[in-house]
This record gives sequence, C-alpha cells and structure tokens, in this order.
Amino acid sequence: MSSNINILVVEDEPIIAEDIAGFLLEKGYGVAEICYAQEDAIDFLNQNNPDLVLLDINLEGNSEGIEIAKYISKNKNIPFIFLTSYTDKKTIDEAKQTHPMGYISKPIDFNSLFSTIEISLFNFSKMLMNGNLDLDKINTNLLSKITTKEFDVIKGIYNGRNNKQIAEDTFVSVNTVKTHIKNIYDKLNVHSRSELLAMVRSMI
Amino acid sequence: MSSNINILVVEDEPIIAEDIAGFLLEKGYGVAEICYAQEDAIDFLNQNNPDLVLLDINLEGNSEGIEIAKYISKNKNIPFIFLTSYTDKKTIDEAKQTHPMGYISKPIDFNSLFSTIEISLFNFSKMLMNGNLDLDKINTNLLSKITTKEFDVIKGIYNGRNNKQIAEDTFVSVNTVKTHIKNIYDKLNVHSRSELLAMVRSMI
DNA sequence: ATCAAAATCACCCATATAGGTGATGCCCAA
DNA sequence: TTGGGCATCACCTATATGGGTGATTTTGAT
Repeated sequence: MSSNINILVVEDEPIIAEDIAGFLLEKGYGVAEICYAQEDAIDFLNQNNPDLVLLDINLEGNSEGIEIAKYISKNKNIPFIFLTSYTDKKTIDEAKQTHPMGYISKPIDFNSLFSTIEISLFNFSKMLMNGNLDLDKINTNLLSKITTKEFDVIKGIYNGRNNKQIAEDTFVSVNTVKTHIKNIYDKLNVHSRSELLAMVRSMI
Repeated sequence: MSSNINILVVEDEPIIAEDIAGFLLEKGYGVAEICYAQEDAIDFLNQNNPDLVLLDINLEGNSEGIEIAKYISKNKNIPFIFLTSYTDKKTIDEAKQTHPMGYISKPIDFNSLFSTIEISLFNFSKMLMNGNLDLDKINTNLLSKITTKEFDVIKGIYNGRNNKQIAEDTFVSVNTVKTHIKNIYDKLNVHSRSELLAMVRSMI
C-alpha cells in the first residue's frame, strides 16, 4: 500500500460505495472498510480507528449518517466528510452541528472529493498539533514591536514557566522578567498570562 | 438583505464571477465585492472584513489565489474556500498549507458550494470559540477524567478569562471555579494556568 | 433506594502575579 | 553628541491565584 491513510466508507448503495472505494485506492489511500448501515459503521468504529470517514447521510432513507457523525464526534477523534444528495438547508444545518470537515453533494465530483480529503487530513492534523510561536507573525499585527528578549519571556510563559523559572532560563533577575512582562502586556493590551496566550494564539 | 454574511469573490473570469455572485445573492448572502486580480483583492481586504472569501487559485494563469490566501492567513482572520479547476496534487499540496476551509473544483457544483460555505462559517466560528480544545482527546491521556464542567473552566482559562469572569460565564460562584481549578490541577498535575495550557497543548 | 461521583459553595493562608515608579548603562542612528 | 529604544534591576502595593479543608446538594447509575 502506497499510503498509510485508511478511510472508512459508509454508503448504502453498493455501486456508489465501490465507485468511491475504487477511486480511493487509485489515489493511494487504503479503504479501511465499506459499511452499508449505521450499526455496521459504529461497530467498526468501536474496534478500529480509520484516519478519515466518508459518510453518506441517507442510509435506507433515514439520516443515519448524521447519527454516525454524532457518534464520532462524541467518542472518537477522526475527521469525517459528508457525501450526500441532500443539500437543503435543513439537512445542512443538522449536519454542520456535527462539525464535518466537508460536505460534498452527489453526484460526486471526484476532484473535489480528493482535494477535500487532502485538506481535511491536513487541517485536522494541524488543528491537533499547533505549536509554533513566530515572532515575526506576532509583530506584523503590532504597532510597538515585541523584542527578542520579550519574546523569550513569551516563550517561557507559553511553556508554562513561572517568573522565577523564566529568570533562571534566561539568566536575568526576576525583576527583569517582570519588567519585560509589563512591557509585553502594554504592547499586547492584555493583563494576565492566559490572556496573553489567548492573544498570541489569535495572532499566529 | 436577508443575510448579514458578506462574501468576497475573487475570480478573474467575469462570467463565472457573476454566476457565483448571483448564486450567493440567491442564497441570501451579501456579495462584499468581486475582485478580478490579486492586488484588487488585497486592497479590498486591507480596508474591509468580509465574513468569507471565495478564491479562484489561477488568476491570469498564475497561482495568485494562493498568495491571497497567504495574505489572509497572515493578516486577517477570515475563512476562505478555494474554487479552482486545478486539482493536481501539487496545487492541492500548496493550497492546503494555507489552511483553507474547503476546496471545490470547477465546474462548480453549487450545492457543494453552498454546503461548504455553511459549514465553513459554522466551523470557523466554533474554532474561534473553542480553539482546538477537545475534551475527549484530553481524557484519553488521563486516569482521572476531566468532567464537562471542568472542561468549561479549562476553556475559560484557554480564552484568557480570570476566575471571576469564568464564574460569570458559567453562572457559578468564584469559589466553585476555584474548586474546579484545583481539581483540574490535581488531575493534570500542574500548578498554574500557563502550565495547564502547556500541558493541554501537549495532549491535543 | 442507595451509593458514588460530580457540582456547588465557604473559609483561610501563602505565594505569584500585576501595576506603578524610578533608575542605570548600552548601543545605535540622527 | 545626543536622544530614544532596549535591557537591566529595585522597591512598593494591590489583587489574583494556588493550596488546604470541609461541607451540602445534585446527579446518575445500579
């Protein structure tokens, strides 16, 4: 297998399911399983962890796909994409509550499917591992720039260090750290460590 | 206008652009502007804050759409969706680095476009509220699980709120918030807010 | 119906953090 | 040469946070 990405396909129409599976294999993905009904899918998910799930909303006439999505949201940590011929606002409103990574209407445009899968996998993994502070990125938003020493202090706070620890880390006195923090707070217009982190997060 | 959602359309082919704009209006969205070139789009974004951007990748033969996406990522906080006829892996790989909310291949399936817009707006607003926090993910690493109320407190801390504010947000007394925090610290074995955030970050 | 866990709240105390003011030396650019 | 930004440190005060103990009510599962 050229890819280590395994995708679960939930689709009650065998022909379409095969079609999708064939496409996935062609693109180098693994097909973890094809499930034709809600309970099959949930059973499978109970014992396996595919990397992504493609979900038909209407299985045998009911919105079982949304139930599966809810199950995934509640119990698993796997991105999923809806594939459905129902694009009325009511269905979409219900669907979006489950936070799908995408929603593709049938007939399936395989190009859109492919790009949506790629982006879903990428965004999902980025969402979970989001860690790089970037001084330049922070400074693009600021009138009064954060200096490198101040940035060291921000990194310390980001890493959960207290003032004394930051002082030791950066070989200065606690008073200096406090001064830096005061200046940082002024520049970012925040008043506490966690507020600072929330602000920084919004800027990166 | 039936919707307060304003969408910027960046598309160099006037006919397609009009087509999209017409569709958006039909669905009740506002069309903030139609831009036919990169610089127009960036100028517009410099002075306006649409709620979402639809981005054609290939403007006049170049991948200018991706440049615009990078500009948005760096300077703004607006979700965007790519609309393009290029679905080769190279283009997609480049595109996904910019974290688009979606990627729809041409010819445009308007049903997919509509659902993707709805889901993008929804997920994006949720992302801002909750960030990337995920209770289940946190709990998979823990012996003693974080409860939902405790998680609300973590979200508050994550969003830079102090104890009093968290108490107001969750309609309980400050003492209760403090109790929750103490329990959270015990469970995660941390001793301060920023240490908590660093720990949570390492778990998601 | 009963038990355990979760959620709620109240104290107290010690420490960390935030905010304010002031001061020194350094370096670099005008 | 001079002034502004930067880095360094001190001291003071007020508030927020962390840590300990104990207690009642609510909730959920068996």
